[in-house]
Amino acid sequence: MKATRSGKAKMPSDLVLARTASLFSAFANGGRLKAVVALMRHGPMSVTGLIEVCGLEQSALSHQLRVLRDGSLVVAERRGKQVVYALADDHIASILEDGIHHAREQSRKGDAT
Amino acid sequence: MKATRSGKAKMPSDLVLARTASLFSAFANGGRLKAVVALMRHGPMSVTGLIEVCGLEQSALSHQLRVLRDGSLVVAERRGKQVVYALADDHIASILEDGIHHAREQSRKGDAT
DNA sequence: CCGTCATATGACATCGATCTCATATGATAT
DNA sequence: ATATCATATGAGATCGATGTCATATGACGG
Repeated sequence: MKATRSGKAKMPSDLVLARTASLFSAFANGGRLKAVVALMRHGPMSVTGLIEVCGLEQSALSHQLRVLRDGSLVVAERRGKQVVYALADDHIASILEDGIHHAREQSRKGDAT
Repeated sequence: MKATRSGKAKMPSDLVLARTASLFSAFANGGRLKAVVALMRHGPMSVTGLIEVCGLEQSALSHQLRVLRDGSLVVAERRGKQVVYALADDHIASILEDGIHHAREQSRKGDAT
């Protein structure tokens, strides 16, 4: 993965651009990110599990999970009393990892905020 | 680039997670995305050029460019009266293209919103 | 049926993002 | 020095995002 010369890329339609923006919006929050990363690490998890990992309140997390569902980043499945969440697809994980990687590089480059 | 098994990934620190969230935040807007895509297509451009391409008002675009600069997504260089913007690095373009690609796939899968 | 666990939802407050308008700054030419 | 072009900035309005509290729903055990 290196084919990233800046000079060339096809101009996406406004619709695609809007969808892209909302995809990234879904990633634009620490709590949501933490949840998605948790799903990447542990695989499918119940809400209760996510609450512990993310350190968010039940209601807050539930709202965030809704955002993730609406953005099709995750899928939910009932398992008795619980609801188990999982990543919607691997591309999601790929994009997030790429973002995390970039953030790490920035840190190493001394981009101290 | 395919190594996207969901099961394994290292848990990033909260700092990295926060940085990642703010990276994605910078991408979480149609106007900003349009500007970045323009820079990918045409290479470095002046603000005036970006105004035309993005269809934003001067002031609004300037504010957005500030967000992009603050997030280190783009860099600015004075060129006489003008200021020329360019992508900060190729990784930025890579991440964005990946996001656009995902958005396109979603559309094809009939994820009509 | 009732109580309880697990999760979702709605209303509301608050905080942040984005836009607009007016104005400031910086560079160049006259 | 002044005018003008190109861009940035600040203040304020408005809209959306996030969190909290209270309550609803859904599943299961007794």
